[in-house]
Amino acid sequence: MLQSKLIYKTYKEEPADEESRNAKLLIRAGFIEKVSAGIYNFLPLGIRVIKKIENIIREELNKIGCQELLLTNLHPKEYWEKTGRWEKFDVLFKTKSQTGSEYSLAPTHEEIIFPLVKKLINSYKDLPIALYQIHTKYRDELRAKSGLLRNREFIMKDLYSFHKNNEEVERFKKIVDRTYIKIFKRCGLNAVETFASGGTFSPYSTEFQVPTNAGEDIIYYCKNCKVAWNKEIIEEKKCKNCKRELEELKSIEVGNTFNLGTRFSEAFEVYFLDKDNNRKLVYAGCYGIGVTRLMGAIVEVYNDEKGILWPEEVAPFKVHIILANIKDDKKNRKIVEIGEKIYKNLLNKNIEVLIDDREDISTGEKLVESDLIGIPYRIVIGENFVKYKKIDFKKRKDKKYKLINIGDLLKFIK
RNA sequence: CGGGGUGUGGCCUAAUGGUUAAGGCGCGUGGUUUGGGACCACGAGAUUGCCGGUUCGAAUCCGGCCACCCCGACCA
Repeated sequence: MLQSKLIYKTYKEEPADEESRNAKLLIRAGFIEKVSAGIYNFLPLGIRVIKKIENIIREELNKIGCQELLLTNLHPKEYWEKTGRWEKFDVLFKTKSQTGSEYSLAPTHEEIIFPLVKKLINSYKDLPIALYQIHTKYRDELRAKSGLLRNREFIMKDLYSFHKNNEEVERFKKIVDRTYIKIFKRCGLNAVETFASGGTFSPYSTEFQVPTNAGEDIIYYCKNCKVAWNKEIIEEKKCKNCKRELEELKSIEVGNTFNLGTRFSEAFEVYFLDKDNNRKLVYAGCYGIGVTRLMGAIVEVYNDEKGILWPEEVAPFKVHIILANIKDDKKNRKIVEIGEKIYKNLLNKNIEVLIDDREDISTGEKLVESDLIGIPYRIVIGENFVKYKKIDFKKRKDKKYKLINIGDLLKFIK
């Protein structure tokens, strides 16, 4: 991508109406724009990160046999009345059609997927199945806050699995738990598997918590066992496995996994026939990852005074090439030439690269903006190329650049 | 929903109740620049959140509403 063509805008000043680090940086760097409290637009840079996260999730879920679909976000009232949640679900956005039909904007999709799965399942031979989507969710939060961490509209991956019995749900849930750890790892985060309450619809759940001071949850973490307990269920501050003292940490919940049992199958009468021709209720689990929240959490963990430091797999681009603008026209042409050569070379190797080809911008401004945007690898082509035929290579997290030969570049970004 | 705070060009800010609301960033034009958000000149851009009140006169005082931020409550 040529930076001269990229549609974005960065800001020197922090927005006055944002306190959280993730919101300040994502707005300043041109990834998102605020529309209202808890409601954001995602700009070209921002959607690239979202897509990266989504595709990591897709890859890992597909590996364990999950299949993607897309469910409606307009939920007729009757579906939610069947589970009693039309009244009970306190953050439900409700809306009316011109003819008076009532709907909710989807805050979660059990009410839609259980009736769907009912049509797909007849026999034990049809089980188990696991379906997921990556879609927008709406929750009428009384207090949206902290940039992307608690929104009224957000993107979520929600996975639902359907099984013959409870043991099968538990077994699958463990597989999802392991997969979640992998997904978060690929996003650069060490999420902690955390035991938590299941809310209204499950006796317990597993949360995936990212320790950071920006978090609104409090967990008690065992360094030895690498697991934690949510504050809401903790009894004594000792690890249940190894009895060691637990560490209190603030954290962000980026995912959760629930065993739903038969609760929704009962509400929507989702049955299957077993080998002995007995009609039985389907057992189910549900598993969520807050995609946009995850993006916010990544920024909370990876930033410095200059800007964002995107982990490699979720960065909007992998390499940022900066063409230094120098006085001499002849030298400048050389720089542009070699820059374009490297650019095309990297593209041919399927490496995503942003090249700052703007001619009317000072090198200083390019560098500052580059740090703010936070692409993991940066190459500057300037005086050092003219003098020594070398390019400057620097990781975003490094303090100093090193001079390298152009031919060696690929060794450094692998 | 309770408490606290804040609303001024796109962004960040300034302005004892007193001319035509000031500056910086950004933007446009021209020029000088170009290794860490450079400089000069000219220019475009505002019903000071909304409604009402007090006053000769309101960005400024008063009332109501709205929005945003923070703390709390809530959070499948």
